[in-house]
Amino acid sequence: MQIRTPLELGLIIRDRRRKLGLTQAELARRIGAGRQWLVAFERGKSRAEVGLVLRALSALHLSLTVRPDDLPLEPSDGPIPVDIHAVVDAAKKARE
Amino acid sequence: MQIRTPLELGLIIRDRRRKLGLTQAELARRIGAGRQWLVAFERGKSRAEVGLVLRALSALHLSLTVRPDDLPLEPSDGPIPVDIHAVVDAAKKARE
DNA sequence: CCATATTGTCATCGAACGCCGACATTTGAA
DNA sequence: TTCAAATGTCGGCGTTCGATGACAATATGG
Repeated sequence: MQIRTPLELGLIIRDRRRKLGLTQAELARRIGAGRQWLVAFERGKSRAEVGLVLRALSALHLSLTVRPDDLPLEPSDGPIPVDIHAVVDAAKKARE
Repeated sequence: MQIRTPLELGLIIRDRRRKLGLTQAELARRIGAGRQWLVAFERGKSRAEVGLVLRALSALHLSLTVRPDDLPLEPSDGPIPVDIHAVVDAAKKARE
């Protein structure tokens, strides 16, 4: 599942928690958070601290993966061509 | 890349930012955060707010994926067998 | 239906956030 | 080496966090 917003993260955790038959109170206890934190987080709290979020994912046996969304994922029969000068120029322009 | 801790997340973002030729100041500006926030986050700040983290990933064209770490990922030739009673009992026991 | 578990909301409070400006240190290119 | 850019650090400030306890509102199942 692709994650783009805190709400998506909260909903996924909620679903998983239920599938595992855990209550908010029980999951919160396991990750060392208050129950109200879970309530707010499952509802999309954007300012929740990332450390607790990772603990929640771990407690639910959910793994988190990060990868460049450019690259196709599997093929990669060799190095990906990158125009380094273009990148550098863009960076210089960006900083005005 | 598998993410388990806030530090791993910070290091990945740092690497990606550099590969794209962006400075901390420039990336921070793009995601609407202070430069000091990025400094702390790239160094593993566990209490960084998840909303800013997601914005950073997005700005760097990094996609985030969540999936159960049980399931092998590809095979799944049919439903995964789950002992529902065991799960329920575990939940009841857990709450003492 | 009724009783209970679960979830959602409110107020309080100390701690930490993230922002900013300024300065120190490190890095990188000429 | 020299010098400017990038990165790291500090203090102060207003805001918000997350924990807690208490209570209301929903599920859930007997």
